[in-house]
Amino acid sequence: MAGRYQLVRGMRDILPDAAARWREVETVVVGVLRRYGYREIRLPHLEATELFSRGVGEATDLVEKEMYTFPDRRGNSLSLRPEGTASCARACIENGLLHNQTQKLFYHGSMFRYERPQKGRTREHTQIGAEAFGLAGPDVDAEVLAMLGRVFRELGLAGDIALELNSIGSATSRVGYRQALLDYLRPHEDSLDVDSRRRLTTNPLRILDSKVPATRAVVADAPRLADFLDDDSRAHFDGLRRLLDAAGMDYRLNPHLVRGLDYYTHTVFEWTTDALGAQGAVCSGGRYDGLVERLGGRPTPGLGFGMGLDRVLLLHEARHPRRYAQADVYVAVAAAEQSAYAAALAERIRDATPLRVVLHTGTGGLRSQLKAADRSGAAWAVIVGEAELSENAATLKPLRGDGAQTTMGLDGLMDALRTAPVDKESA
RNA sequence: GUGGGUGUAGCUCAGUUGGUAGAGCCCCGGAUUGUGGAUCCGGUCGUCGUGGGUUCAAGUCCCAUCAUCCACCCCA
Repeated sequence: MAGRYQLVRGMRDILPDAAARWREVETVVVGVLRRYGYREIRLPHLEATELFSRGVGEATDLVEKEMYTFPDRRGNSLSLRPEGTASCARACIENGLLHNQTQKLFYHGSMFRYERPQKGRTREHTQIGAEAFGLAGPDVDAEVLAMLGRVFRELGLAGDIALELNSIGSATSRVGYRQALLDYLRPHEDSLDVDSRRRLTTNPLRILDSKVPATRAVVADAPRLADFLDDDSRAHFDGLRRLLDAAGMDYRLNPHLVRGLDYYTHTVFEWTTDALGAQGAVCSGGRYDGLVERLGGRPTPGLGFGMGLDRVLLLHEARHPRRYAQADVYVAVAAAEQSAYAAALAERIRDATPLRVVLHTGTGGLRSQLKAADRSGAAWAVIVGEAELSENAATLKPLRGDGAQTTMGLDGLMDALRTAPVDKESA
């Protein structure tokens, strides 16, 4: 196709019908976070590459092979952010937000990962993430999970998503476990798949997460991380579970749940669905008590999550099929002589109500205007013609249901529209 | 990064052994000169993903390439 440009691989356009759904979902999610006292922070898409190699971990797949990394004009290595936690921690440290205070923050925006695209896995994707800094106890962990439970409930997706939970303990307790796991796996090396054999030297804990049946069989009898947790780690996790049980939260303990990012400690969790094939992780996170220190701040406990909105949207679309209206009111005008009157009327409705008012513009008779009104999804058409103009009136025609149209004075019209239910999307 | 499937109208798709590109939906107009949704009638819409090759002739066969989907990998 000469002369036509194509979307860059892995990017995506979000067209108006989809964007309406995005806005609805984002409004719900952000609304819940705000109701828990989380405040918005806006962070750059571009950071020094070192922020991620140090924060997320040099040996992680994310940093090793999935970042968009390039030199700027001075030769400094920059990367498009592949996740939000490192940036958020950096911004907090740099601006003194963690100085003798705690923070509950959320952010929203694009993340970039150079992966092979699939449905639910594009190279640019959108996350809403939240981070709580400076709070060490399991009460915050429990509240974050309750908050996410509410998010999915209010999205009408509670039945599609399940919570998995694990503790990977403190960094020191993991050292002992790592050795025990290696001692167990080494004699079984021949039974492991190729990737898992490689991980014996890079990141043995990840082997627990393997999907290869033969590897799973070996892993089934492996020593359990839970048995190697130190007292503090165990107390934290037990405390969290008591709080979750008291709150009646549904969750599944998954001793094999580990994280691909190095900064996690203690609590890790993942909200998953089986409706998206291999892209089952919809929201995941955990505690990262060492991250702030690793990035040059004072030792500060932290906890957070990232929610993959693209995947949430796929679920939402499947679960709640719906058309999104362009307008609530569509103003149709019979002839050019009434167009100034119609325009003034449309403005008056906008003054009096929060409704989306589309004034018919362009060509077309009343018939095609009402057709357009119907297509816009509007609940009402307001019709003005010679008769209405001469009486300083308008005809209000309900487009949904069986109501009859009535011609009325403008005060009556405003009253009728003011008491109208407002579409979710126009709110 | 590895393996496989699929690319034909804005969308969903047909297209036989190679022989002048089709349907439905959508959109526009009309039946109804001031009234939508249902029905009927008419109309617009294509570098057959792209580039090369074979052939008298390619949507169809071959090669390459790009995109997309599925699995792996990884993650949200």
